[in-house]
Amino acid sequence: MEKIANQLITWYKGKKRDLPWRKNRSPYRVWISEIILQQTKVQQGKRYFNDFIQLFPDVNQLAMASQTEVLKAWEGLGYYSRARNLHATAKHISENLKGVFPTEHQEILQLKGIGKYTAGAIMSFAWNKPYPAIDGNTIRVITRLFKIETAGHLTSTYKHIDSLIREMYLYSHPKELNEAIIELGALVCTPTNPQCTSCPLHGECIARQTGSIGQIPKTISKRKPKERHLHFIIIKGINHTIYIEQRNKKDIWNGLYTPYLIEEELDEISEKTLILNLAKEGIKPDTILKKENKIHKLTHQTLHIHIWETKTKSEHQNFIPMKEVQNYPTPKPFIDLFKKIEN
DNA sequence: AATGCGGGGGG
DNA sequence: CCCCCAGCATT
Repeated sequence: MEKIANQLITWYKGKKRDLPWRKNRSPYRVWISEIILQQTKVQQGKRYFNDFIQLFPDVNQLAMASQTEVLKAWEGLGYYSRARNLHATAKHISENLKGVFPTEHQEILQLKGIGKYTAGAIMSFAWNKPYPAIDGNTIRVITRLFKIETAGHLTSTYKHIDSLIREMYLYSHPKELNEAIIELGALVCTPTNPQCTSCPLHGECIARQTGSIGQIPKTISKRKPKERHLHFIIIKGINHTIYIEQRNKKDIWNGLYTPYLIEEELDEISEKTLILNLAKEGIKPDTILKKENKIHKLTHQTLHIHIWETKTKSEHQNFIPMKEVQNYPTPKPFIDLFKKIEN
């Protein structure tokens, strides 16, 4: 264990990347970066981190922002509950904790949007406290190193990894060790084509010695995505306005804004159906034109998106000035469309 | 323990 | 096309 820890740390000091969130390890910066990086690659996360910190430099400024502003900063990044929870936690800290980020592991774990991984990351990265930060990288590195053949997502595997890492804290700083393991997983011990020849743990890795790198960690197969058919109607109202609605169900894109939506089981929808639906909102459309079809793939869903366009003289509270549409956070398929509408 | 939640990049 | 990523909340 001592040898492994030493080799990891030495490697890390020489090869670690110069990433923006590593410059100043304040709890706020660690927190924001870790939430952004959940299920997100570093390359993509960088842009969002810098913009986000610029927009909301500290927890109080984040707390004072509106949910729409926070979601706008998150637009295009996905998993929007991360942004909603981030905002809720900022408000909680600002209003109930005098703006001071909690220091106890148990307190941190109770904050919305923070689970075991992120709590461990904050404890170790910000304060060098001995709590493992077990993410996909850590699971991959440790299961290969010790040839752990149980599936990576199991609780028993998690506990096994946790205890092995805690042993290494006897010989290293938790902050550096946690960072080193994750960095190794990202740069060397990658899911496919790991660079074993340049790995600092080349001599210790049991999976490599037994030629089983490819089978570890064990993963589970996933189900095929559900097909959905979404018909969106861009409705332009009087005085350069446009209809938008906020998604508020337990479904994808919760909190974001889209054009008027009708969901059907079928790929095709009749103009009559469109008119009948609009009538329910008291909207009487002019001619409805078909604009564009596209497929948008999510992990668990394949979305068949149909975009229509129409005008109306009817009034409705959901009409906003076209010039303001750029202020509203919208799902990826509509980002470009919203940008064009202002012109 | 299983499921749902986005979007992107690489092989 | 398939993989899976610095995971979490809910059930």
